[in-house]
Amino acid sequence: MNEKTARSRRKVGQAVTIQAVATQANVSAMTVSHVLNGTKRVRDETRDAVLAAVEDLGYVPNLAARQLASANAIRIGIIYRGAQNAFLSAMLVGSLNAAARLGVQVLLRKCDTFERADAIEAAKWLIGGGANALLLNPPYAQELSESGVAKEFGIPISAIAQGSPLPGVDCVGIDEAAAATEMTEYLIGKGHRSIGFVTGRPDLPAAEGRLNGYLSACRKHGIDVNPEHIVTGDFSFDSGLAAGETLLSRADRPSAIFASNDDMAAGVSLMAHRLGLDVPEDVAIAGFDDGPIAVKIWPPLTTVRQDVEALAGRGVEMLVERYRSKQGAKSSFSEAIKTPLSEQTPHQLVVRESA
Amino acid sequence: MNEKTARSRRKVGQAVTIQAVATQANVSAMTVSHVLNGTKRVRDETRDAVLAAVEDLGYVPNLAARQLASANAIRIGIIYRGAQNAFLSAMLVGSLNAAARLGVQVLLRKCDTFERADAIEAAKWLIGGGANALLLNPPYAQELSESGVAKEFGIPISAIAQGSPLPGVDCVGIDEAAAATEMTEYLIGKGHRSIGFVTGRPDLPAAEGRLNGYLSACRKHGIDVNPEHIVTGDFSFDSGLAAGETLLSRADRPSAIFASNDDMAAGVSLMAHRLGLDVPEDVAIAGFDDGPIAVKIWPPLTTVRQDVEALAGRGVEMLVERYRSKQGAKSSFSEAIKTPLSEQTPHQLVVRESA
DNA sequence: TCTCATTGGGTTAACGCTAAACCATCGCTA
DNA sequence: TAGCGATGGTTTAGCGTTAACCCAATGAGA
Repeated sequence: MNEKTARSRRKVGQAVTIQAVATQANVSAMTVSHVLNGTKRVRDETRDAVLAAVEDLGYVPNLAARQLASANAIRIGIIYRGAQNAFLSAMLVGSLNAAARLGVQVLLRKCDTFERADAIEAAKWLIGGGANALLLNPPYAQELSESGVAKEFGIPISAIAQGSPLPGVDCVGIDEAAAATEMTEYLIGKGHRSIGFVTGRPDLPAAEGRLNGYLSACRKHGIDVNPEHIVTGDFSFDSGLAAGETLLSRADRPSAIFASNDDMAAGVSLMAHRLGLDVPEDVAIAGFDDGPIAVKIWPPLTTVRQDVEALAGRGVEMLVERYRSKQGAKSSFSEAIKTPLSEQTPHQLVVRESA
Repeated sequence: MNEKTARSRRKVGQAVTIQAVATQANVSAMTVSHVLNGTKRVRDETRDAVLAAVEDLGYVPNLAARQLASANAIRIGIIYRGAQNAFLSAMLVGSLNAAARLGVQVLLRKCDTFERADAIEAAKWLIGGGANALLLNPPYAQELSESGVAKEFGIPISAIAQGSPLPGVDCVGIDEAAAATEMTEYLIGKGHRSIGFVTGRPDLPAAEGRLNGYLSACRKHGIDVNPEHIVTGDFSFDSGLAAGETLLSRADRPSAIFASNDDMAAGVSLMAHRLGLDVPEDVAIAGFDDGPIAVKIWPPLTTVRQDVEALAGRGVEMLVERYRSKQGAKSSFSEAIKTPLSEQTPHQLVVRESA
């Protein structure tokens, strides 16, 4: 009468097990395990069947069981700043999903500032708490790498949206320069010949990449860049406001302004309004990131979208790969990481009404 | 065949196991378990022997094993919408931290819309995937509760920032009405006697609470509310823009506008600029939520902050409490949840330049 | 033709713990 | 004296995964 009781005396866990996936995919549990962990070569056909079953059943590995069986659980530490932040939510969602799929744990640690010392402290706290891999976003990856402590830790580190390779750290991000070039060319295509640029924090490679992309696009199209049309910002709304004022109150006001992120673009846009200029009629504005603010100002921003969720997911995967590969090599991580990976994910131009 | 190889193919865990303790105390492993968990009466003599052995060997229970065996692994499902969202990041951070502390798992599931059917599907997917508790934010909690499926699931559900109790669901949130009253009184204190209000989605209790708070403050201070000064919004930036136009183009334009969230307040603020009005000189504006946008517009918004991170953490705790208390009661959850908890966390008035 | 290595799987036995059933023993009642 | 319910403990059977080994088919080389 009751299948469940007939099956065993123990309470039946509701969760989808690896066995269920195996049955559905018509393979053994071990094969599923191999597919999920990449621990062995599997025929593409079989792999697809397994992955389809995983997707279909919504399988999530049981962390406790995995930990118990494998004795070397991977715990990924993430340092985050502040709580209310769209980038962070995407990063968390992406890494959590990947972590669930790969059966690894995620530890979080808040860091209130961007200071190097605080970043180091946060990293140490995470490691002390059992983290044996780190997933970082700018500028933490850079701080840790430059200060040399990253090497000391001897654990794999992945950086997302970093913008440029970092010694001893695996990176995933978009091609910042290419994206910036694309946006600049879009503006040029719209007939703009005088394009102002607002940089990000100059010490961040991502900011540098965007600037370079802008410059190379101008060069390519034979546009002379007036150095005074390049204003230094720091990615904040306020710096965008200031940059907007600088650029828009000039006699030779540019007909378009490309800001290195959306927050600054929003600042420029607001300043344009204040100065009685119409966007995009009098001045076109472009941003970068496609954050939530892009559609919460008027006119909505033309910007570049990067898939942070995918980025974070890939970052987690890289960490896990790095970790598993160590087993065979038997060498310490610091050895392996001498040749860090650097991958790029696609970006997208999002055209809205501001340009 | 070969006993030795058969016996120890696996890596030998260094850790002290319950078995070692049992041997040393000359009892069975179960007895040790009983002593440690208080799951059964044990003679004092035996208990002392066990505890001595535990002490002696420095035994620490393996959490993974315990979780696996006790099958009461709590897996909390969270339904989220979109990826780039500040509320979400705070919710994730809060719940993840609590989950790590309490040793429970978290599962995520994306839901692209706010439709009831999609919410139900997402919930079912989570439960199918092993979730045995749900942490929800508006409007999902409401959709699930009203559609009656929440009861069907028979698992504990917590709602955060819901704004009002929901049958069969535990709630944590701020006192929406009190917060709105406070903000309204702040505006009244600033000398405003004609205060416009932009509501949120009327079907959400949180929106209702905020409206009620506004109304009661006006009543309390003997201010006649012109019904036409209350405009219905839906929490979106666009609806704020529209509401702003409606209110600000009136002959008897209010001297202050209180919008039910920051996005709408941003819309009102922008419309004020467009109509050539100065904020806060010509019209004061107040928002609600203290989201990132609050400081990414000019002037920055006076608003109400709720600690979403704490909210989510508390939500997870409630779930765990609910879960553990079931053990004793032996009753199903649907029984226990007939008297849902409803807690309130503090909020904060954040005064900036918009009012 | 017969090795022998490679590929793509499957089997089995843990990992450390506990739920549930089981089994003595010991009063105590009827 | 049989019966019976506590009391104090043990046995058994997993929980869901993976490590380590095994095996059948395939194909290349001798």
